[in-house]
This record gives sequence, C-alpha cells and structure tokens, in this order.
Amino acid sequence: MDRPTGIFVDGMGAAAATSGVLTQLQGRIFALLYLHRHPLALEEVAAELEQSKSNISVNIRGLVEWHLVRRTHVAGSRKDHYEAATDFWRVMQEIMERRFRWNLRQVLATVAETERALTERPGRKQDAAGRVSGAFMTTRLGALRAFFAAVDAGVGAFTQGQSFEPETVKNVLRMVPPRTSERS
Amino acid sequence: MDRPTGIFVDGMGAAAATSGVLTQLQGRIFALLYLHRHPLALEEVAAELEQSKSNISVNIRGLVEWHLVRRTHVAGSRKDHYEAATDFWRVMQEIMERRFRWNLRQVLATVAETERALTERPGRKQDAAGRVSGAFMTTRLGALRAFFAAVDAGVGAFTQGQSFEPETVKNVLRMVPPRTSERS
DNA sequence: CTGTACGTTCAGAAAATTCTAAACGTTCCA
DNA sequence: TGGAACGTTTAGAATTTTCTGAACGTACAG
Repeated sequence: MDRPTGIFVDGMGAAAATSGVLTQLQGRIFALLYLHRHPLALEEVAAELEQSKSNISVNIRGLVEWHLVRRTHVAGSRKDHYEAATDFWRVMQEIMERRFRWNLRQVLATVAETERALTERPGRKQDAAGRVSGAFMTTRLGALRAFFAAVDAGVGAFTQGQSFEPETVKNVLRMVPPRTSERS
Repeated sequence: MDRPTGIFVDGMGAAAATSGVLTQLQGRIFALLYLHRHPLALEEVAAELEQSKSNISVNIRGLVEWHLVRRTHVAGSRKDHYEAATDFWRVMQEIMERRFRWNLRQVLATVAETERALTERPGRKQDAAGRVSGAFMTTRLGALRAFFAAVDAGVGAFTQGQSFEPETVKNVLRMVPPRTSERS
C-alpha cells in the first residue's frame, strides 16, 4: 500500500470509528476500495489491511448493506470482488432511513409504551407533596413525542428530496413547558 | 421506580445505546430525570439505576456537556442535584455541531492530508497497466471532498435556522464520475 | 483544627466486543 | 465423482470498554 493510501485508510478508519454507523475496519475497507480503480478480491483486502479473511468477510457485508460497497464479478476469476460506491446521496438516504429514523421511532415507540403503562394504572401514585405524578409525566412524554415526531417527519421529507425547514422543529418546542426550576 | 418509569428508562437506554452519541446508561439517566418533577441527587440516581456513584458521576458529566442535563442546587442540601433539560433544539444543535460536523471535518481533513501526500511524491507510482494512479485518486478525493463539504455547509445552515435544500447536496454528485465497472 | 459528607480519580475486575483460525458448505473443474 | 478454491460460520482468544470500590481532595460544620 502506498503512502497516500495508507494515510487515507487510517484517516477514514478513525472517522468511521467515531461515526456511530461504521466500525473502524469498515472505514478502512471502504477507503482502500475507494482509491482503487479496479475491484479487489476479499483476499486482497485482507492482505492489505492485515486482517483475517473471515473478519473482512463479516465487515464488508455491512458495507454492502449500506450500499457503500458493491460486490462484482471479475473476468477470469471466481473470487468475489468488491468496489467502492460513489453514489453518496444514496448511501446517505439509506443511513438516514434505516439508521437515524429507525432510532427516532425507537424513542417514539418507547414513549407510546410508557403512555400506555401510565393509563393502565390510572391516578394511583402520588408524589411527596401529595400530587398525582401521572399528569406531569404525561406532559413530558407529550413534549418528547412532539419533538421526535417533528424531526422524524423532517428527515423523511429531506430524504425524499424536499427541503427541511428548521422552524418546523423549533416551533414544536413552543408547547413544551420550561424546566421545573426555571418556572416563574 | 414505578412501572411506567421503568419502561421509559429501559426504552430510552436501548435507544441511546444504538444512537452512536450516548451510552445506554446515559440514556437511562436522562430518562429517569426527565420523568421527575424535581432534581435528583447523584446518590438517588445511582440507587434507582443500581449503579455505583462513580459510574453515574462520570456518565452524567457527558449528559451535562451535551446540555441534556443541568446541574442545580437544592435548598437545604449540599449535594449536587440534576434535572433533565427540555430544550431539545439546543441539544440537537450541540450534537450537530460538536459531533456530526466534527466528524465531517475529520473526513475533510483526511482528504486534504491525502492530497498533500499525493503531490509530495508526484507521478512515480504506476498501476499494472502502466498508468499513473495518482490522477484517479485525485479525482476520487475531489468527489469525496465536494460531497462532504456540501453536507457540512448544509448542516451548518440548518443549525443556524436556515432551511436545508437536499438539491444542493445532490447536485454536487453530478460531477462525480460513475463507478469503474459501469462506465460506458 | 478536626471530622464528616461529598464528588472525582484511578487501578483493577467484569463484561462486551472484535478478531482469528479451524471447520464447514458450496461451486466448479478435471 | 472427487477435490480444489472459495466464502461463511463459529468457538474461543485477544482486545477494548464499562463498571466498581477504594483512595483522594475539597468544603463545610462543629
């Protein structure tokens, strides 16, 4: 591996490691493929990055799933070959939809589940001051749901190619009561 | 801890764990505080979540840094108390700027460094077909730089409250040559 | 001062993740 | 029908991350 490639592989590996989406090794694999004019065999990738074939096999599959890498066939070889994708918009869409939005919905599902648990056992619990704490929780859950629903809708619009207005998200917070210790 | 709170804490912990920004425990801490009307002491959080004080101490600091939790003082106690923030827009800005954009710049810095290494050793390396591979790399690096610069600018605009046009980012890819194996 | 109540730091324990090499299943050629 | 060339699976090793409890520093009360 030449020096520029080495620098690129290391840097992209470091960036991937902190991305929360790819592992360091996946970043390195992508970087290596991205600077190569021709597809590389699994074995070649393993050799260049000094990793076992099995480890490359498992990590490269993730890259293919994100559409960051494409599996191709090469003329006279029956080895699988891989090349980097250059359609970054597609990749970004994929990550936004399958990772980021999925995560937002996880929160929305949790809120819904919590709200259900709250109504199933209505008004029994009281706090130290004798107030029913259910009402407070319901308000907070509603605020969280409103925010995450707005972001989810915004990201959805964005990946469809529509513009994403920050105001839409900000406005939703107008309904949220301020922090307890700051109330007038 | 009552049942709704338990469900919320678990769910938010799971969501945080896959977010790439917070740890599971940080998600759980935030969830616990978010459903409480009054600030909680470090010790109370540790007890509720069945973790050591030192672990809570370290993890809650991260939450304070993201502005997800606020440290407050409470009447007749010299313990630190913590309460959840409700200004999610602020938190989102913080994460976009200090996490997401920082990550984008990491890639841009890597590209710049690689380009520098490439010009410092000009035109020596040739590929199997006898072509200089530097030109190809330069093209690829340029495409990557263009895309990440566009996204970085877009996110910057967004956190300033301006609208984020997907077209801006998409257009940048028009300049990118298609994948090697798909060329006509 | 002295002692107690805190939060933080840190070394090592515990747990989770990542990686390897061997075993396995498939495909294709002789 | 072998058997060689692959990619994948998997059990365990290696590494990294997370967590704990003790040690430490600081502030405040008596």
